[in-house]
Amino acid sequence: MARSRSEQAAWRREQLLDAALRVFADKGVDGATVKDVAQAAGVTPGLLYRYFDSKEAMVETLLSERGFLPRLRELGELRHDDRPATEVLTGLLEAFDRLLADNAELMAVFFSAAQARAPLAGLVGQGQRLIGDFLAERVAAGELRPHDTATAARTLFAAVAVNRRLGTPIDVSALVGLLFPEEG
Amino acid sequence: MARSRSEQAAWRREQLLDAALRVFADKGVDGATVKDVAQAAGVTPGLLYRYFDSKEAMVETLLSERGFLPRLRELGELRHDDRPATEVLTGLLEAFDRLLADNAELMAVFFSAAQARAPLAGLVGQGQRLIGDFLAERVAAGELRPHDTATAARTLFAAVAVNRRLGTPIDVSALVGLLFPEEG
Amino acid sequence: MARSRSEQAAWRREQLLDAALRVFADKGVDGATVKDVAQAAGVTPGLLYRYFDSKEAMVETLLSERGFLPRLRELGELRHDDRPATEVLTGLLEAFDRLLADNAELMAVFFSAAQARAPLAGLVGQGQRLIGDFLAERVAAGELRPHDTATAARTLFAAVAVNRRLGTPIDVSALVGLLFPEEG
Amino acid sequence: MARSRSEQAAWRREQLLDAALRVFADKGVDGATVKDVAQAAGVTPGLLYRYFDSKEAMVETLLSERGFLPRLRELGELRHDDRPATEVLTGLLEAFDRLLADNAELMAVFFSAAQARAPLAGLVGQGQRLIGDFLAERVAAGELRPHDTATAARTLFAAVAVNRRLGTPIDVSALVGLLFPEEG
DNA sequence: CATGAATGAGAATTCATTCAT
DNA sequence: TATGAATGAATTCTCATTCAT
Repeated sequence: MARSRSEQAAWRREQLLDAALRVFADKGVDGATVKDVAQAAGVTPGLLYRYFDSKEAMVETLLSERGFLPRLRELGELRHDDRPATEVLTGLLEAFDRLLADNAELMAVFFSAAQARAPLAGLVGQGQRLIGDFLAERVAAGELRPHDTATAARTLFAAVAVNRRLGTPIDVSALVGLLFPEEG
Repeated sequence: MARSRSEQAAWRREQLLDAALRVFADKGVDGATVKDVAQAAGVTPGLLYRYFDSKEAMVETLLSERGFLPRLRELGELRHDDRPATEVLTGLLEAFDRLLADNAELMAVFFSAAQARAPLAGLVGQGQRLIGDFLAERVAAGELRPHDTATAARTLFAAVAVNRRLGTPIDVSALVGLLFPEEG
Repeated sequence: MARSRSEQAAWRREQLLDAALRVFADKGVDGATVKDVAQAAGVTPGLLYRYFDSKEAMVETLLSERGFLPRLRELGELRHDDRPATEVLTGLLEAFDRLLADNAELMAVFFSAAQARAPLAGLVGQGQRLIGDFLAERVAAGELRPHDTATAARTLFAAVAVNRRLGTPIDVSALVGLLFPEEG
Repeated sequence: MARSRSEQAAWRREQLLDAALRVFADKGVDGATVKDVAQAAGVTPGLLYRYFDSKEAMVETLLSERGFLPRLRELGELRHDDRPATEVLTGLLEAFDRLLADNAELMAVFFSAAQARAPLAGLVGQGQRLIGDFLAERVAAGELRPHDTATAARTLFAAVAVNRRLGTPIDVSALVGLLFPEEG
């Protein structure tokens, strides 16, 4: 059952990224040492440099390859639906909440790495736009009452994100019911 | 205009904390060096150790002496009012938003320092409780429609905080109008 | 002629201890810097920390691994003999003198390191006991005149040790002849 | 009862030397900081530099001004006596032992300071000569049996010094009785 | 592929010393 | 005289990175 050369290499690369993600999330990028990552992966520090150019390159790789912007975009494509707006919205927010939960460690890296600020803002912007567009659509369709859809999107998104980050996840149905009581 | 010895010492201490706050917010606690702080303060690194035992002690001092929990609590005491609920709520949230804006750098330290997680959670909890209590009061008084006041508080608080943190402050009136359209 | 990895590591460790012993003996433990030791060993200071946890750990290692108490104890076992007492005594003291000569640098460390005081006292006590027991034995056997064997042991031991330490080694035969003129 | 200017200065100088002696003996010259000395004297570090040029100068001053070579020399002058040799010898050694006891701290400095080696050797040499001369005199006078007076002097001196230094002072009468049993 | 010895740059911290007050 | 703020040079120690094996 020997892995082929390139399979082995790919596997090792992922294993190192896994370890890095865990360690960076735990100690912060600056607080973690290359040795910490190597130990977490069960290898020696030198090996990391066969797979990555530098510690910083590891962070960048994590941010680009493990970023969940792609999965966030996928969510956006599922929104055209004939189900009631509040139902779709609840589904969207729940999926988003799950996405954050699944990527808690990556979020921690986003928050700790100085260079990670920009991607984070991009992520949030993307999420807000997604939800904002959906709300505007359904307002236009007369299904939702007219309201400040941009502010609503930012609010919904923030409520889910902050509480997930703080380890106190919010009840999404209650949240949607709060903003759109009539439609519940 | 010579400062007395003890005045000078107190002034220098504050100056060093100012510099530390700026630098830590900019580079993260781990990313910033003692030399960075000293340079920002225009002194040599050794001097920091006349005023603080260690770099870590500087962080702790910032968190305890410059924390804004006290100011947050003051806000809570202003809430009993005969003005309409939405007006009071808007005022509260705006004051809170301003508080965060005034302490943007400290917030950054809160987010970067590992040891700062707990205080941050406390801060958020405090803010949510403050707003939740107010909403419950006004619902009980029949002024606001019955709703999930805890979720509402978490939502309002999160919306203000996240957007301030991301540098995209939210329009508080619009936010309040979103949750309480009828009362506007 | 390449050394294997682990051979090289063991060799390097000893080499570093050698260098440390020389440097500590020369400048005193507090007076010597880690850089001094590294330079004496022809390596960079960082390397020392692959082999020892701290400068203090180096001193402790020297004291425990290079201590000559074991060799002193061996001497004690050689004393049961059918040769004349003064001959055996001379042999013992000469062996002891050689031991001190061989370990002059370690002695210097013993004298300079604060934490080394206790082991030093132990060493001296051990040597005095060794000689005292031997003298008592031979007095009991009627070979040596009755005398204060404990004081004699302390005296002989001190005479050898002090003069070796001061770089003016004493003539052991003359020393023994001084205390036991009749038996010569 | 105010002290005059120069009296005050002289007093302070001595006080600082006292403190330095205590601290250096305790922690070793290298291990003690100027701040340590200042604290022990109840003043601030800056003041030391009004009285001494440097930390090293303090050590040198201690060694030269507080050295007990002068008192040792005085002992030498008391030796011409018409009392029996062993009695005089016992008196001399006891005086010497007391001298060492009185100057235990200075001895510690002698042993710890690198630069202090030479004075120490001088001190020992002086003591040995003193006793050696006395012994030779009394041998010449036919009072003591002919023997290796130089070795005897070194032995007597070493026995007293080492045991005093180790905190296990020797019984001087027993010591003299050991070398000159017939004369006791 | 994998190791771990070795380096060099720099981190936090200490401390003798100076100097304005 | 005495203080203590301030400095600058070291000191101990860490760590990302390289490289021979």
